[in-house]
Amino acid sequence: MSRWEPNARERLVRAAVESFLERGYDEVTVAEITERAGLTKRTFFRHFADKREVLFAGQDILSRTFAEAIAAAPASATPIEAIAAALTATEASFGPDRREWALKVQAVVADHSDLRERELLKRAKLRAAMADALRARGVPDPAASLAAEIGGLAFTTGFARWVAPANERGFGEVAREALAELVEATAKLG
Amino acid sequence: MSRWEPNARERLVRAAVESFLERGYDEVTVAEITERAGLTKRTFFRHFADKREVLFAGQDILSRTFAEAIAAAPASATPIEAIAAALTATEASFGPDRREWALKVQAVVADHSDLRERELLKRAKLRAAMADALRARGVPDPAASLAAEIGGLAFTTGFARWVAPANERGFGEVAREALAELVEATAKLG
DNA sequence: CCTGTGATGACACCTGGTGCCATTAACCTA
DNA sequence: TAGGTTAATGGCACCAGGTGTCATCACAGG
Repeated sequence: MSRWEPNARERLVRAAVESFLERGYDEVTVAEITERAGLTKRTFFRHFADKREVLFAGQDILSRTFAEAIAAAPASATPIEAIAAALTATEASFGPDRREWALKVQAVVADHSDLRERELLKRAKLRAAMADALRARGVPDPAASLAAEIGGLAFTTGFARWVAPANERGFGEVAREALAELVEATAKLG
Repeated sequence: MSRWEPNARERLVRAAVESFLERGYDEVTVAEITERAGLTKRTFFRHFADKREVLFAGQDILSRTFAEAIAAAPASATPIEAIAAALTATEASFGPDRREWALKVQAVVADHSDLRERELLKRAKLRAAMADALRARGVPDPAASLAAEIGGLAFTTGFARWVAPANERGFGEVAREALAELVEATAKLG
């Protein structure tokens, strides 16, 4: 137990997203977020490197999940199969309970260019993690990089479909579906 | 003719890159750059949206070149062939004279995370431009997105090889080579 | 009881970035 | 030639993000 209110980080995230939804990302100052969370500006920047990061908490865990799942795939699995396994492994991070929250965060990110830029960085790190994990399996370049790009595209497409209003299916399902479509499209390029 | 020293924008870019090379990106303030260029801070931000942008001048032209070349490719060209044509079209923007300058800029960008993040944004815009141009040709998704990803990877790889110390070949050549390798690797994924 | 440790508060400070208005030289028009 | 317009710049005040530094406080362990 600690002497302060616990979960400072989580309180900051919630306070931030709620404030952003109410008044827009750059109408809200860090000082206002911390006031709402019962903390101070200095503490905010101890938990997050900058104002944008508060909207991307947990992305590192996602990258690790991907990398571990790719490493754990059977030795006989092709690069695409390893990526499919990784998409399945992230199912746990995208339960139905998280969908509403993801929608809120996505709404904030979508209408501010600084945040979209940061999102690109996170996606790039995800692709890099995939490519590294594939290379560790013995997949040579450029196949590893290429597979990681396809995996990133499948993830992005899958995520978009998962948070889409009408969707009822799980993330793993839609993401694997997107991956399959990409693999099929591969044949029509050349 | 204008009443002030001409080429303000170019002077700012040169002053910025030289300063960054000498003392590092975040040891140099915008005020110092503008002083070196004989201008003021306020003018800097009229030419560039933020401090990072000064290192990415001309990226929009590159995206347009790509889009136009893809649009101008013969109707019979496959998506990959259209992208190969676009890589060839950018040859003019990457003459031997530009290589030394590109090396300097790349050196600055490479060792600062904010700048690498901005570079990702530029690459993403390039991919988006390619995907849009392909869709305008009637290439359906996800093939258009996939081809754009491959094109982006070919561009990145080609650029890296072009600026590499030992390289003597032109950008178009190494980029098309990278593209060919990617297409070949496509077969080994599934 | 004492000391170390980790998370926070408090405060000063710098710089990136913007809004607003003044200035200046060229250009246009009468 | 005089006067108004326009485009690029200068000057300045101001805000907010981000950092360095030191103080504080509660708990753990000896």
